[in-house]
Amino acid sequence: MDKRKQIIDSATKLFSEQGFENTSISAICKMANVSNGLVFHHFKNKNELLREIFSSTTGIVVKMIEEYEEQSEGMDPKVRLRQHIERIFHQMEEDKEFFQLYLSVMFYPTTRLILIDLIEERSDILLGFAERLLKGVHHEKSSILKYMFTSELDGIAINYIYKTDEYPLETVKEQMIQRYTS
Amino acid sequence: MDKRKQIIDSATKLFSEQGFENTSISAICKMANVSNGLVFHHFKNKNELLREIFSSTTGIVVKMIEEYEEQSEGMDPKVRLRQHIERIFHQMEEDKEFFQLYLSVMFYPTTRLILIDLIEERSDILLGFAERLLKGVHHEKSSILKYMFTSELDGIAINYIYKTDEYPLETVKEQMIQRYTS
Amino acid sequence: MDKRKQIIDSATKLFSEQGFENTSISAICKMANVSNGLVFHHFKNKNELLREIFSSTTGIVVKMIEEYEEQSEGMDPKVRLRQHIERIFHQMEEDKEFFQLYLSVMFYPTTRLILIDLIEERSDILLGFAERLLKGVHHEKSSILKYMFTSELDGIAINYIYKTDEYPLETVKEQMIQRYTS
Amino acid sequence: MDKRKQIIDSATKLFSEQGFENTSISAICKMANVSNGLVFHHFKNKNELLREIFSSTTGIVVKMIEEYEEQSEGMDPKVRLRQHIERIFHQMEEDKEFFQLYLSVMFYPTTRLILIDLIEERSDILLGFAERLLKGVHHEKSSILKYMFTSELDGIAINYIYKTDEYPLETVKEQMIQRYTS
DNA sequence: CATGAATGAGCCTTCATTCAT
DNA sequence: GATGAATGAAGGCTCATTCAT
Repeated sequence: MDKRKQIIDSATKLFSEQGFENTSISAICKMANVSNGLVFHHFKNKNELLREIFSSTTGIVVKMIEEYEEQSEGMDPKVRLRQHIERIFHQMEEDKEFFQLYLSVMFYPTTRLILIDLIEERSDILLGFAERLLKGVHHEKSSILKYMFTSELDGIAINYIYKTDEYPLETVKEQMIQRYTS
Repeated sequence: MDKRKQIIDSATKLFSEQGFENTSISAICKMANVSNGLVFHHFKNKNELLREIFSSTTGIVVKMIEEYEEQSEGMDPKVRLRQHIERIFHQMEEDKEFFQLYLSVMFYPTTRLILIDLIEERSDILLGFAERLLKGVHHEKSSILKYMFTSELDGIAINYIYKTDEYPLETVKEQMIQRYTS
Repeated sequence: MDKRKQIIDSATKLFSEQGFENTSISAICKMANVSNGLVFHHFKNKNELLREIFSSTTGIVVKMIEEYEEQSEGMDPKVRLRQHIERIFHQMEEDKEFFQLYLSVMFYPTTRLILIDLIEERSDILLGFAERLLKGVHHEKSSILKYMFTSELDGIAINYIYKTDEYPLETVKEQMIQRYTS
Repeated sequence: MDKRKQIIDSATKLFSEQGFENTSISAICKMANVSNGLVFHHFKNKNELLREIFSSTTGIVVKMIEEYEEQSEGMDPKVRLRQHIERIFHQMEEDKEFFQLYLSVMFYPTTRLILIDLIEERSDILLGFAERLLKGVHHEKSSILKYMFTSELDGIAINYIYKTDEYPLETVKEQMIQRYTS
């Protein structure tokens, strides 16, 4: 019924599967059962559609972080860190589509340019969150470790998302937990 | 004078700067001072041009690895590992263009598909090399650590390439060395 | 408050500034602070909107002529002619928007076609008026002079409208008065 | 054979008949028996195609003027002026298409903008020529009369081009000759 | 009267690719 | 080897118009 949402859903799916540049407006509309013109009624242009999608996922991420930080207040820092890592890995498996979009769009020159402000905003949020998490366990070192931590997660996500299937996600997760909580 | 090489050079530069999908044959030819038709005289099509570029860089990587393994034979494993890490980080700074192409092409759905066999080939080579390097220090654990090691490098490269300014590459390098050699 | 009038005013302004073909219904509605659909509630289509605008300005012109002829009855023919020329030149300066619309719409193939009956109607009226004015001074010659007189005014208007800065409107006016009243 | 020329010819015809804005690239190509893409191989874009057409007609005009001035050197100024007027009126009848394009494009807001520099260039040339012609007969007054003279011609052309057919071109011509040569 | 979601045709332009020279 | 004219499909986007509310 809500055609705007249908457009967003189809676009999200196709962008993540085929990449932004390789997804035509027509393809999105065909999948969403919607006329071509409607996209431009709801979104200024294709770039803006991408930005809206990206930005709304940032919203979700932020909300998740806030909820988690509230609910885990006062918890043992190590346990918190472990829990967080486990959540992320869990999400990688659940929301593959989301991660795929995120990665393909972040590391492709033109889409990165389109989203640059949103990407930086999100990066800052994630780095900040990582630092707060790590501070409880690693104290001053957290200001440098946050970079390693997030880079590592990006690297793992990318390799996992695209790896045919032999990628040992579970074992890698254990290693990461051990590495950061001991 | 070698027009074939000029085409490859221009294509490499443009692919890495703007991405494969956003680089037209015309743009490449203009930069290479070459007629449009010539590209199709030397390469079957645009995809094949990309494959050739990607595969030739793999050749370079393989050669580097072979030379290094030969020359570092009998060396203390920890020193070797440290040296290797340092070389990679050094390269990240030197050959940004190369890394950028590599990343944008690896993690974008359509280009990944075009290159899938070459990507897997190269991944295997790099994983194998990482395993050999790590084995001297971490023994049996190397078969799992190789995944973390390469993922980590991917993640760091990606974050460094796209965030030059603030990314603390030097400190991250030290952390990595410490992490894997102690 | 009268949205119909707002539409007409915005359309008039935009048509004259950017031309009919380059003015979208949306642009008109945005300027008029009115929804897109409303235009089609008040006017059958875009063409009809143009026709209504054009034809209403003809109405104004006719009324002006009638008033003028009534009020100047019995006046010295030469004085009348001079007065009339002065009025037209005055209007050119005052109602630039009106003239611009009139010219751009008259002499552009498609819009001319849309308005052809209205244009001919107005032309006849203006030619008739010119003839009556000229008859008092030039007698039989007026039936040919009316063509020159109106063509001349069109030519001057066109050159003045589009070249404001340097066009010596005042001097040209004097020349015209002299030419036709002596 | 020469497809570039075919494009120009078709475009000229269609632009003048239907107006620039109402002529699609496809229509031009269909008439020229040429693929759509070819237009953009030869011209940067639709605007540039128009500019090229307009500018080449200016070239023709300039050449005609130069030839005429050379060949009529030393001639009696009045005869020269008469001859010139006759030539212009002759052309109006011969090259209706050319005049129609010229007028529709000059006095339509957007096309005028596209061509503004070329239009001004041509205007200056024509004004200059008119002044030189008039100087022989009207001396100092020529600097103001040139404006009237060109405006008048514009006005006549416009009315003649679009007039259903009852426009008394021949008589108007005689009037003009008389007006400026006596 | 008034809104704005929705349509679908059409437009300008880009681009990989082919081919005669 | 090398050129560049030529093709035709496809893409993003605009826009007049309709219609349910």
